[in-house]
Amino acid sequence: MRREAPQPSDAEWKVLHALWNKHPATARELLDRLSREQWAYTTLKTMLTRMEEKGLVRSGMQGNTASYEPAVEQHAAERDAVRSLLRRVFDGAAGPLLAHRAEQEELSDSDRRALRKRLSARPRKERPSDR
Amino acid sequence: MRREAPQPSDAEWKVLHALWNKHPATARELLDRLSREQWAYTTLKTMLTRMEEKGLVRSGMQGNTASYEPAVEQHAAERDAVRSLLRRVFDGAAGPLLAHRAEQEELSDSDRRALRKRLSARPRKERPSDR
DNA sequence: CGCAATCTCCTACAGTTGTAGTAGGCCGCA
DNA sequence: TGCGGCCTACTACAACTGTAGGAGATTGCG
Repeated sequence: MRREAPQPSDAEWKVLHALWNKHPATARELLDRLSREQWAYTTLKTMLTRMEEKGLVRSGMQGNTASYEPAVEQHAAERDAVRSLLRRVFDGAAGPLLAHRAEQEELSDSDRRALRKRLSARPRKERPSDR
Repeated sequence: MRREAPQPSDAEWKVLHALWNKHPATARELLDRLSREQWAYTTLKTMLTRMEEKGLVRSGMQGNTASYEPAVEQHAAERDAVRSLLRRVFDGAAGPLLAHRAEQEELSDSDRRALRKRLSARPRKERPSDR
């Protein structure tokens, strides 16, 4: 399975979200979608360049303008991020993390329902291709 | 309520874990506990100094040797870390994170049981002091 | 007492991240 | 055909991180 791209930084996550949302997209378009960030155009371009070097996005020239698209799948990136948190903060134990969430107020009723359902479905433990 | 200390870096989490485990502790003791990291003594000292500046640990001189103890509560630090992940990766939605975990193999049966229990107990809790 | 082992404090340095400016190329319109 | 705009490429720079070496103070041991 593909070597995972390095963890995106904070700002990179924002760009990725904007890209996953709709792609391909030009830097200008992304800048709009990310207008709340108040980034200079060149700031975004710099990030896109670095992200491409890291393998987080891909780009192609359309005339004299580059258009970008994500090079990592959202679900996979999220999974990696959660794993990495788990490792660094909880030393890999999933239980505590869930407890943290479950004990907070952030869960909606539907979240609860969905989760409950998932928990009952005995998970076929398989992810041999991982790591 | 207290201004939260900044997010610990990767290496800082390791130090914190070692400290939470047992404290106060000297740099030398910590170095032992963290022997798997293969850090030079001064490396650890540098980190401890920076961590103290950031308010992650506190220190006091014991003769000519500093002894350290955590300045942040473990549970709170974990909570902040999870929140921060939630914000950056899932834009604050708790559901997806839980789903990620629940769909993976990392949960033990007891984790599942515990979680299920928590879910049923509608938590009407309060955390008014939180931001 | 004198030395080796320890400590602390300060300095260094490369890589990453956030942020952005400048220079020079291209393109459509007056 | 020249100009205003927009685009790309390159450069800059400070803060934070990971890592560690050197100088000088201390101290227990022989």
